[in-house]
Amino acid sequence: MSFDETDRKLLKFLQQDGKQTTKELSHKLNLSVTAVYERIKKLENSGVISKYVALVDRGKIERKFLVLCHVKLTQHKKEFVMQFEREIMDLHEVSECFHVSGDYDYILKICVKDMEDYRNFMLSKLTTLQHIASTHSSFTISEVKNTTEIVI
Amino acid sequence: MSFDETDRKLLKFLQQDGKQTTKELSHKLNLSVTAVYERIKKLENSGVISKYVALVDRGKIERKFLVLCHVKLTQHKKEFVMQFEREIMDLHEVSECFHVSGDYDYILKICVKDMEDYRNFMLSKLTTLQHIASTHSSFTISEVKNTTEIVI
DNA sequence: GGTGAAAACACTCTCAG
DNA sequence: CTGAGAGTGTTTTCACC
Repeated sequence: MSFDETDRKLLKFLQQDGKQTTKELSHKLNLSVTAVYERIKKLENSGVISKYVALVDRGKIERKFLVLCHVKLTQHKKEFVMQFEREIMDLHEVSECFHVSGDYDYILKICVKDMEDYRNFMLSKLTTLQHIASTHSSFTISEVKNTTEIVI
Repeated sequence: MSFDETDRKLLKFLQQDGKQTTKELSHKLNLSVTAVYERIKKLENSGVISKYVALVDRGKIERKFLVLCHVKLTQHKKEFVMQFEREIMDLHEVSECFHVSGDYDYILKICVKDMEDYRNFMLSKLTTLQHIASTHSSFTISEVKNTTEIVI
């Protein structure tokens, strides 16, 4: 799919506020409501806009502590890899998990309440998984930037 | 703020689909439209729901290549730290940047089109920043899990 | 806490041009 | 792409449990 300048602006606005009405957007884009409506539908139907979500402030729900954890597996047999990934899917503390190249096999983003909570998560969940050789945790001191928006 | 089971379910539903109508939600929660409406307003006004956004599929907009980059600074004087963080804010390829403890000072999530694009980003943007001692890039082979939802 | 109803308003979606 | 219309959902208030 290709985008013109209007599509790019539209995606920018919707990534910043997914609940704007087509009417509001039509003013910002100097277009008719119908034209905006059809552009949005095109972006939704083509899958460029995958979904609309509410974002929750982690600070207000006792989940302010963010940790990036690097994991190395003991072996890289398909069976082990598949099992590890299946188990990670079920850990709700893990919001992201990427299989990466380099010194570690996986990098996980984990959000919990505090250090004590993280200790419990490590001891009773993460390190009980099979085939983990080592982990290395990086504790977040501050969030310099944290956005879901992709500039097109 | 405290949540009961209904609030937790409501947050779960809205984190999965932020555009559901209060009517739909009232069915799922076995509540009246008014009751759901008031609970949502409470969550929005208290800041638990920080915003609603459209999520874009990176694969459909030529930004499929995801890199986690570890950065070490030469010095940790307040002035240097502040300048680095200010500069990172302006790099649109960087969607996340966390100041972390451990071997590195920062971990960045960078999304670009491909390896060539990443090379350009490194050479002409990231490594031109002041006070960077070293960088270490982890290329994403696969996204095992990548969600904005926080299980409450 | 919750319900149901009413009224005013705004938006979504389709269609003819 | 535009403008208009029908249908639907939102938002608020109200009396009430």
